[in-house]
Amino acid sequence: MRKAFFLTRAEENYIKTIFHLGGNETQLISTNSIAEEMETKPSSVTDMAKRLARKGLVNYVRYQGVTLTEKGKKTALSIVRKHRLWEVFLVKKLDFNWDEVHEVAEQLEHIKSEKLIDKIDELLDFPKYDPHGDPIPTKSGEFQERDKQLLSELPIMAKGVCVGVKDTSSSFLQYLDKNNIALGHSIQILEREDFDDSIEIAIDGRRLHISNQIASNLYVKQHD
Amino acid sequence: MRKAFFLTRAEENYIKTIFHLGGNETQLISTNSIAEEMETKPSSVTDMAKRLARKGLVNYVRYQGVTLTEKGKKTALSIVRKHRLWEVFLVKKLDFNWDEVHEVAEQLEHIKSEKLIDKIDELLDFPKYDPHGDPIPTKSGEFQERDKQLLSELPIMAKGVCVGVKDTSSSFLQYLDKNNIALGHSIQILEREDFDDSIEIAIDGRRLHISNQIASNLYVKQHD
DNA sequence: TCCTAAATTTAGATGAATCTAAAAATAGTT
DNA sequence: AACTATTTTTAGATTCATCTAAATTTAGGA
Ligand SMILES: [Mn+2]
Ligand SMILES: [Mn+2]
Ligand SMILES: [Mn+2]
Ligand SMILES: [Mn+2]
Repeated sequence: MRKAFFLTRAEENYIKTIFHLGGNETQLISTNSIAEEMETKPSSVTDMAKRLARKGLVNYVRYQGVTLTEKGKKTALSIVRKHRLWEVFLVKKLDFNWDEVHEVAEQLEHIKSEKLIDKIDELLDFPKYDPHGDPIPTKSGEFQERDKQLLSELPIMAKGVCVGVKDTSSSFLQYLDKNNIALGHSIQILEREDFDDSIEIAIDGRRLHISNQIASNLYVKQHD
Repeated sequence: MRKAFFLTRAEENYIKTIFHLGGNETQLISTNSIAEEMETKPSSVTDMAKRLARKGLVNYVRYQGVTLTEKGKKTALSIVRKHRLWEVFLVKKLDFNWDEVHEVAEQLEHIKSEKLIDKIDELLDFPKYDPHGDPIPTKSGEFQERDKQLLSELPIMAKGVCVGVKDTSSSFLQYLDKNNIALGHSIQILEREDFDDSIEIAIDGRRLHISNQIASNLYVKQHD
């Protein structure tokens, strides 16, 4: 019998990063891009790429980059699932604000207990999205990106419901809080300023003027 | 300004073990006893003892052993607090049985977020004891052992309420479940067999015969 | 095709956490 | 006081995860 399969915390973090960079597709993810994303050095990434390849989690082509294997994808989805479920737990059950959950979820996602995460899922009534609007993979690994677009790309007078954020930094989320913009709110674009692409929107019966930088970090789903 | 104080998982586990072995008292705890408790080698303990001493968490006397410093005690209490609160959480909120919480709590106790554990405490309504009857230190570090004694040491005909377990192994806890013995139940000793120190008890209106091995792993608080 | 800049890997070092084997210290016993 | 068994420490090795500096490969012009 072969030794029980387990991953270190570092290995899990690499797998997750490769997944977020698109390593679940066909394209190879470069060591440099992984290093940048993880704030580490390319030489460290090379090292880890070899280790992950040896464990059968990535396909590694020297000087080219890596992609996730099927096993790697499954692993990535499981970690993403845990991360997002914990974020929901923190917000719904412990009254954390959506701008303070990420750091803690980064730790909690590495807790090894299938029963634990399934019970958390149940306690939360099997949520489909995390506090930032990102989809939560199911236990069996199904995962579907929501159909959405950036508010900045919505045509004039079109309406959409706010479904997610691209930037999840504290400062951005706090800006949204301060201006009473939250997921689920309906937004209509009233005018667009040619000079700086800032827009005037109607939200909650209020009118609000927001910069392009804000609008290009808010996801909406268009409706009529 | 000095570098932010943080402990690795291994360091936290050593501190906790030294605490459980009585290192909060005056007596020195030997490297051997720590190694045995942690299922590691004495030479590894020596190494760690030096590191912990350098960080000001233990007093280390070569060839003699270690005790916890004030800082070490505070750290130990904080870890024990987290461990026991998580155990309560798993039992009360996620329907874990009391025999399956320890392993998971061993992981959860290392999550670094003061807010998280305070919110869990609040969610549980500030419990005083964990599922095995062990006291939970307060946020400020107050900690008091409950006044209790082993069932095996209770005199004949005396009554006591079951308040804790000494052995927390799955097999022991499952034995108690099977025989419907749980914390809070009242127990009276009816007779004691001289030959093997087994005892006949009354619990819940039932009569039950239990071995000395069982009786010397159950804590009761005597009452009249 | 050749050259060069950028990306990537290799080589060698470090610290944490562990181990084994050997040396040293301690404690109990004649 | 000397011997010996036990405990403890030291020395040296290993694995993981990281780094820096140097070497190598790739890719995009000229
Ligand atoms: Mn997050
Ligand atoms: Mn999120
Ligand atoms: Mn426990
Ligand atoms: Mn316990």
